[in-house]
Amino acid sequence: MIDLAQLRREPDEVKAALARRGVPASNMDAILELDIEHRRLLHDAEALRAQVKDLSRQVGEARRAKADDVAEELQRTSRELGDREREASEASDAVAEKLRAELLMIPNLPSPDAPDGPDESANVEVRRWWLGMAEGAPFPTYEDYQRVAHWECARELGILDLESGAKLAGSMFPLYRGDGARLLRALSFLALDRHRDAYEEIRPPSVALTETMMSTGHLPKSADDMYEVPRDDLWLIPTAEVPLTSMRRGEILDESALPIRLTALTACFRREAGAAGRDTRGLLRVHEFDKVELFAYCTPEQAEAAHADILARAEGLLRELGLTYRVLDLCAGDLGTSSARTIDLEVYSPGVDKWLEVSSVSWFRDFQARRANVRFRSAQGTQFVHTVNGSALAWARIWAALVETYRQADGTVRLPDVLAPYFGDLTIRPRS
RNA sequence: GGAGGGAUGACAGAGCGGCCGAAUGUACCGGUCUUGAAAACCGGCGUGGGCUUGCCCACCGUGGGUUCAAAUCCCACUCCCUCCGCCA
Repeated sequence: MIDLAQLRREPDEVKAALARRGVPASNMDAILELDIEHRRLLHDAEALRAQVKDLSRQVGEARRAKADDVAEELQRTSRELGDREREASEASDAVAEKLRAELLMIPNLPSPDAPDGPDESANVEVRRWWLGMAEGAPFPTYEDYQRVAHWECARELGILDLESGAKLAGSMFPLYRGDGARLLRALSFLALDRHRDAYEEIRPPSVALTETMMSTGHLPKSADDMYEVPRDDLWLIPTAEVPLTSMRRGEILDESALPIRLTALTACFRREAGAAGRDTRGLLRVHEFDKVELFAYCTPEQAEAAHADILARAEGLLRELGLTYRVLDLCAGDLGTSSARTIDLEVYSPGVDKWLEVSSVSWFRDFQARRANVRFRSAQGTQFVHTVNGSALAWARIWAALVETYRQADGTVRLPDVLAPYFGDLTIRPRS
């Protein structure tokens, strides 16, 4: 949620920032009007309330002084005022609710550092990396046997069974078999071990309450993109960001405890509403995938370094896996609702000849913390924390890129050495 | 799923219709004393909102209700503890 006080204080700056992501200034004006209306009504209600309280005090005094007739009279007056107060409060509450609803629909202010642009076409490619680049090797060329889509070569090897997944849960719910399932597990273990030095491992619930989804900004805006369990007021988490951000909901943290850095391996569920038909084959876009998430609560001063650390760790894993990737700085128009700045990592997958998004490293400033009400105490008083997070990494697409990149001429897959401690024999052969 | 007990400030814990935004202790911050520290003593010490910046309003798990007046009474719900049932 954006800061209403900031909108009041510097409306033009806020409008200008939000215009960069296509939010019309009229939305802000509507909010400012509601705010003025709300404060007027609130003031009326509070003045009446103060009178009722004062009269009630006098009733108590009169009763103790045995002046019952005086008390009766005071009660009558107070009862009338009470009725008016109730009306005034209801009017004020109604406006407050409208105001909050409007405010919840407003996305975060983009960071001044985020590039300009209306949509993904304007994202800025910051750099590319490939194996051997530091030693002067050119951008890799790929052999014909690497130009086979993962859904084909994986089926040959018997490590991916999309038909069975579809039978169980519908299309876009993949089922991994044998070494395919083991590879997924190896990747998660590798990542969690790499982050152990600084990030506490969390295994959160895979579902979250509506209230929890609100605090991360996924509701009300992204309701159609999530799976819902209405009977129990639960939603399947689209990312571990949801439980991690809400873990300290409503708390005031000690400044000395920051940054609090957390990592979690969870399944992630996405309905991908409206995405049908677009790059949906194989593992390109699925309803459920495993992901290791990195997350930090920090002070505003720590945020930049925390963001950089998560990005470095995500990139570090890609390099260890020897996968070609590029780094994109998302333009203002392509930022997620809650984000002020996002760096995406995309892996090049030769079999499908596409760049696949495998990580999104975001800085939310205090946008999520304001909704989730996570603060810290400092010398300057109590203030909202900043949150940052990023995937390191999302495995379905990494899995696809690995299988395609490391496919050998004979159809087997020779995995990178870094996986040896987790996978053993690094060659995936057809099951006999 | 059934029965009982509970939820109050950073923590512990009192209050159980009006003088309660809330005793007391601990922790924390400032001061006195001290070479320094500890102890002792003194003072301070929740969060948010409104405006006429001195006051007002809200918050005692959550939501409703009763009342002139609710932390306190009533109802529903959530969570925690104990016991019973069921169950990886």
